[in-house]
Amino acid sequence: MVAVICDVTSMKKGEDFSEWYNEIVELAGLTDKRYPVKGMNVWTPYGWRIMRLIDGYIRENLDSTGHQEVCFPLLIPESEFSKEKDHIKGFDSEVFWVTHAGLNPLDVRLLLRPTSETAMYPMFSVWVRSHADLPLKLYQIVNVFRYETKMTRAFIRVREIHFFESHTCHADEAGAEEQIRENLEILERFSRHLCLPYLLLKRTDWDKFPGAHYTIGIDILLPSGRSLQIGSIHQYLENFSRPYDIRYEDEKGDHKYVHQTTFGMSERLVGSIIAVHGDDKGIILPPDIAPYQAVIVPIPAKGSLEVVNRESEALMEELTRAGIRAHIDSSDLRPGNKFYYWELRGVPLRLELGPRDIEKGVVTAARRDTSERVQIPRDKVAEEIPSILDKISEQMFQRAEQELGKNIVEVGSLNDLPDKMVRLGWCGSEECGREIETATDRNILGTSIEEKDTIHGKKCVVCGKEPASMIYIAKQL
RNA sequence: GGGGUAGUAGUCUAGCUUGGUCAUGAUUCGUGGUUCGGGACCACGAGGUCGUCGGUUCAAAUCCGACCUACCCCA
Repeated sequence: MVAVICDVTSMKKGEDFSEWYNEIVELAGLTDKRYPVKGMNVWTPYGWRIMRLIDGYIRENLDSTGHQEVCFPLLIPESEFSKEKDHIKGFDSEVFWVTHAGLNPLDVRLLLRPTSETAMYPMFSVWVRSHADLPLKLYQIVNVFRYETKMTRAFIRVREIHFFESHTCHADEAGAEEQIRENLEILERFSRHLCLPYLLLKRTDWDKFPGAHYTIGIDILLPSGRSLQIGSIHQYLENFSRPYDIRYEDEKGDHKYVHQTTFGMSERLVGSIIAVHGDDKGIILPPDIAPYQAVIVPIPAKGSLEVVNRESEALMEELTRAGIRAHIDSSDLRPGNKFYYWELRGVPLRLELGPRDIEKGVVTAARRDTSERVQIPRDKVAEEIPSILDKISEQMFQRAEQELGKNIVEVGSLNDLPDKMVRLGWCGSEECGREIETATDRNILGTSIEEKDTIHGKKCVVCGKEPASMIYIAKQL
């Protein structure tokens, strides 16, 4: 693929986030939106590489906690899909149907999975026989299909969604609850690699996943002040195991329904990283998921062409040996042009190597996140660069965390709400909840499960009663 | 769900009002050369089903209709 030269000065993240985002996903080489089906974009090599690195951390975290990867078929028969009433009600307006095979209509229509409960659970019913089969902890990384009617947006609202979903079965509710705690630990570790701080908010009953007993939403905040759900964790209890007949025989010989959980996150993670970390120059990639962690830009000059090339190759080799994903940009462009190009694509560290560096025995390193430039002694490169990458990762996370904190405010009434996420008291009744949503034109995201928000001395913003909890509301993207 | 605007080379764009002549320019791409510490320059060359399908007409990028796609506004 050829280099994209572009006028980066036109992109102002602060002025028009939406426009900036649309432009940058393509300019940075993450996706091609020209595919002629609405909401279905092409993952271009650079973007797909990022997604695969993210998937790698998912696999690492799930494998190491006793999950096993599977891959279920894409098509689900209508008869299986319709077994859980709430679930089908929640999804049937947005599924794609396969109604024909060749020229003939199908007797039983097939649907493209919008999520895989109804594909997996008929098999779980066969696989789970005894308490020795539990817990059953499976996951898959696949694409799911949802017919979005609203305006689509790369990575954030698409009709073909790349995501992972873990599905677990347990002997009882306590086992399922334990799984949810483990999921939260996995999420915590995982988010560090992505430098992506998040909120855990337990959804209201009327906003939970179709078929779930409860849902924990994993939300982030976009620069526009809107919230974005990047994943969710669900407690199903026996809501699916009953209709799908997933039972086991316990030690006493009794037959019991399993308790189930799911945990899923999608390609919205890519969108979130772009949105949270990007700037007017382009995207900024967390080192752990950057296809290239360092890019070497040789600065040739008349007479020193060969030395510079030789030194660049040597540096490249050394970095690779040190376990760093490095790349030499030996294209025919001038150095300044390469700087802009790699900044657009978010490479965490740029290493400049020219006659002056070679003479002094150094490499000039420029950080993408802070624009800071330092000289690293040539013989210390292999030990210093990994620690600089670690520092970048750490600081990217911290900056994002501070930004998130600054954009959550507590209020005592519904008047003059700022364009931020808002925390307020709520008595817990659906009536007051709906009133809050209507009056503010925002969604209730739920109650925080992380911190113990103090409710002492607070009131429900609608009815004035003692609040049952503090809730978070925002305009949802 | 309701309404609106747009679609011309890989990208951006002129032309459309008032149908007809070589579809404009920049960028990009290719070749050769001079260059290279923040977007180089010169020379030559390449690139188009004017979104798709249909209609009106002697004649359609231009007028009409439907569809597709993108974007905007409202619920």
